[in-house]
Amino acid sequence: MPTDFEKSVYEILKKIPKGKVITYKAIARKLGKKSSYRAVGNALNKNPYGYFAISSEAIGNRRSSIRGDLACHRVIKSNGEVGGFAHGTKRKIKMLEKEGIKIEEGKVDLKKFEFDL
DNA sequence: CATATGACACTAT
DNA sequence: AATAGTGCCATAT
Repeated sequence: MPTDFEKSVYEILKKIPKGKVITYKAIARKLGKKSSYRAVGNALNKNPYGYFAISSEAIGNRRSSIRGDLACHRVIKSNGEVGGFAHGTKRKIKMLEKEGIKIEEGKVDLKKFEFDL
């Protein structure tokens, strides 16, 4: 069972559009808990949705047993590095690139790809 | 209640 | 630029 904190994290994640990313720190800030960025990562790591549940558009895809539309792979570190991923960082990178997000020197240009602010 | 853990962030080297 | 140490916070045990 997801805790309230975890659910609040997932709710914010639903708002991130394809082609954009958000940082763990920004999510924490949006929750009004600017220092909980680390806990945000924990919540995502335990997320009950599969990594393939990348977006609403993926619903219907034969490979996905969609249970939601959380784009967990769109959450990266505040310094632009991709960060971790429960199903492999390599996979996370591929998914991001597939959405048009460029990763150079292992980093994403937040100026260009960060959603909101 | 006390410790340990980790998809992080910052600062100081 | 790269590394190491410190701080943080929700959960698990």
